[in-house]
Amino acid sequence: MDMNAISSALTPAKVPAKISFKAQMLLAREDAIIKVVNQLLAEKGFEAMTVDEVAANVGIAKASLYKHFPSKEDLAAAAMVGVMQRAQAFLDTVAPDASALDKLRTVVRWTMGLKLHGEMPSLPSQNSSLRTTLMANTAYMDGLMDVSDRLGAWIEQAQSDGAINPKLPAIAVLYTLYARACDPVLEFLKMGGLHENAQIIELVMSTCFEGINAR
Amino acid sequence: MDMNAISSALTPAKVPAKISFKAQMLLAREDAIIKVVNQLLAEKGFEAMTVDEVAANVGIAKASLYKHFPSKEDLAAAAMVGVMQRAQAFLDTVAPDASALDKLRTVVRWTMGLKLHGEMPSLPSQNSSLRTTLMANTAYMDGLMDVSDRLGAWIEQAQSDGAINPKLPAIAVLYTLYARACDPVLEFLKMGGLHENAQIIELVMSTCFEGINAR
DNA sequence: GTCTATAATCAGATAGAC
DNA sequence: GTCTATCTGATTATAGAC
Repeated sequence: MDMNAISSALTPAKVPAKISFKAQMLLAREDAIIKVVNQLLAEKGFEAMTVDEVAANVGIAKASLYKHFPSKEDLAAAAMVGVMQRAQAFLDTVAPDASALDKLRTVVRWTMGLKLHGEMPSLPSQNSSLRTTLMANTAYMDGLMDVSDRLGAWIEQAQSDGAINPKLPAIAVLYTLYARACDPVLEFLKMGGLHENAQIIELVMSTCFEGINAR
Repeated sequence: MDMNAISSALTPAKVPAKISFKAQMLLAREDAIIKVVNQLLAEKGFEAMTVDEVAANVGIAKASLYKHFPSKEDLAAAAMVGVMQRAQAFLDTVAPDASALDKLRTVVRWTMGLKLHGEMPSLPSQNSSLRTTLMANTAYMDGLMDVSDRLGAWIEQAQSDGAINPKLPAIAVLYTLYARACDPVLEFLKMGGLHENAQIIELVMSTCFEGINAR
């Protein structure tokens, strides 16, 4: 089957058709892989997820998987890059006219929604092999830094607005917000079955921003 | 070496010396095992901890370990029983005249201190084999329920005192407090190296009770 | 690039002597 | 109960044909 002839007929001549078409197939396949990895990471975590499982869910052989990603760690890293890209895209959509505090609230709500919908990968916070791979992944690190910079700017703005406690170091606030994306309270409340997802999110939003003390 | 003769000479006759002595040795050995398990669980988590490691750190053969505990899960469960016992003992020492809110604050501070000192086992919140073992362990479950009941009573008291937000379900408050014992914010701030343990604890105490909003 | 089949390794658990 | 030596199974990773 001459894919080159087909794609040549459909593609402007100045774009190298063959390469573009194959690259598209490659990326589509890799997107499918990452989607499965993302879901399994959210469901079971890094260690419990097996490469056999990933291959089976994608519907390809394990050896083929290793042609795309050289290790299990790289699979997880690719999923995290995807999450960072989604986060960056979401930050772009946050209403620019809202207050800094509202922007932050919007983002935290979004991350908790992802978590409750099983789309937030949960990595062990202290796996050294995975950490090494992640820190060596420039796409991930660049994304993380970009997200952190933008959130950090909003945090400082909210502090000078008098909306966020200025006595808290901005970095502590940032970590506190990040931690909502993997907060076990979300799963526990969900397991309890007494609350809808939307209620759970508002409860944790309240404890996060207003605290548990009465006001 | 006739341990029986030695212990007979040192022990009142009406107490079955041989059994008592052997039982003491057994318990002492098991305490040593649990201590190592506790430390490794705090350091690396359940999945990263290996039974070989436990045996090596205790200084006994792995087969001997399995004479005391039938599985890796039971090792972790024993460590958690120990934590529950420590928690119960600590609850007994909390000043009974303090306000319910102050009691809760004291307990949360204590758990975060344990975590920062590497004495708080960190279990994956969703490992099914471990969960099953834990839920089947009556010593653990009884301890957990006792602790939860006592904290729950303080939470409700604090709410009727007007100290804790009465709109929050008590169970959500309980989970929120429990979650401080495994809060990744603690490790991240510690890794940053900018704050002392005591400062880190007060920061997280503040975000937990007062929230990140300005007051 | 995809597959089947297989290596290589590691970790939980056990056998059997003492 | 403790040890050495071993089993068993699961899992990451690769070889080699197509």
